[in-house]
Amino acid sequence: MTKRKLGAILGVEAMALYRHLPGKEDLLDAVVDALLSELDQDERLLREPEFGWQDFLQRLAHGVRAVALRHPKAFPLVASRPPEAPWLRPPLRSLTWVERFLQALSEEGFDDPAAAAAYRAYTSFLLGHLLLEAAAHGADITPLDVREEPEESGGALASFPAVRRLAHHLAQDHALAEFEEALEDLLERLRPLSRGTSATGE
Amino acid sequence: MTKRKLGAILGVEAMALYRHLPGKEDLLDAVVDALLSELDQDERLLREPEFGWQDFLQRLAHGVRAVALRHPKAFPLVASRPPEAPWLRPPLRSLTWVERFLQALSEEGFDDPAAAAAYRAYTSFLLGHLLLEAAAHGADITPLDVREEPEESGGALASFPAVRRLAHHLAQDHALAEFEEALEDLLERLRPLSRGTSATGE
DNA sequence: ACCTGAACACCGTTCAAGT
DNA sequence: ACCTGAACACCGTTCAAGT
Repeated sequence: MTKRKLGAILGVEAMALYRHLPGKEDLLDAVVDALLSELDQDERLLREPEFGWQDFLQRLAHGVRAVALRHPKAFPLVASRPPEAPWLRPPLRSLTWVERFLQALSEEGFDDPAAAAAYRAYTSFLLGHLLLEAAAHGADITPLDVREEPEESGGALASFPAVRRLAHHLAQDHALAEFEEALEDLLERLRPLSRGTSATGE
Repeated sequence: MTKRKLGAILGVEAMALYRHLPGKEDLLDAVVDALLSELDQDERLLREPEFGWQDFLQRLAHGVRAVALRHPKAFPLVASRPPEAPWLRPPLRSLTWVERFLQALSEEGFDDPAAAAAYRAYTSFLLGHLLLEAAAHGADITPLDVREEPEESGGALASFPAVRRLAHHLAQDHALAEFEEALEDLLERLRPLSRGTSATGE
């Protein structure tokens, strides 16, 4: 559902879009760029000076999370669109932000291999958490609902007693607290890298 | 590129596929099921008895990673296909494996909220790491190559000095070591949950 | 400079017809 | 039971033509 429908939404006859964008791929890439650009207007990342790399990574993480939650349907594009280079990792896949990330860490004691390793660990963390949180918010469907068959014996979950018993807990949303705990833990894991002792053997 | 092309590959005239599968969505779901089913034949997960929940989670993680690396092009489907229930999280999205996961943890001291929290943390970890590692292996394109313009002054990376300086390190592959380190760290983070002291306030 | 309308190639799907 | 071929609805894209 695109191009012709999008044209209809814009009140234009759809093929007029080719005057502005070369094709559909470019349109999707433009959406990704637009999402990442929202970071530039995030108050968290502009307002005050930064207090060390941990403060920077924390604010950046919450900024990216805010983008993902504002656009849960579009956010998967950030992960699925082929990046400009193989070493640009979603969701931090714009050269602008990778530059800021690496420079911030370099200025604070990370040597080159350590800064690169931190980038990889940080992107892995963000992608896993935000993709799943966005999916939870953007889901249109809710089959296999827990509230079915409350005390029946035969059902879809009949042969999965643990799942059935924990279904209520599994459906619960502690996304923010868990995001912050995992982030805290990641920062702690990166701490040794901030004093030039690169863990890699190169 | 599907249905008609797939038919051609199978030597059949393509519309014959409707005798076997209701539609394209079901075909993609079947691919996802096939990938997850490979876990059932993983030696790591069958051979010997398990030594505690950490051993189990470690072997399961490496099993899922092996699937992702065997099928880097197909693995993103595991993340993008809508799951059967909103609380089933990629990549551990089959009821069978969620059941095994929850039962293994429940048997070893995790109370119900703790087991559910561990499932969420574990899936976030796996998804982030494996999606990015699979993307690195399945990439068909490699534009913006680093080896271009080795000492030119104007170029795509001219305004990104840190990226340019670290490009070599960013392109380097320490996937296995970083996967194991992050996994080790996650297990350490889950350890307090294994003694019934649920961290959530419910 | 910007939009329209018809046309083309391609896809997923349906269905009457074959064997 | 399984496959084929034509057909339909829909999509991305192109292009000659409008204003």
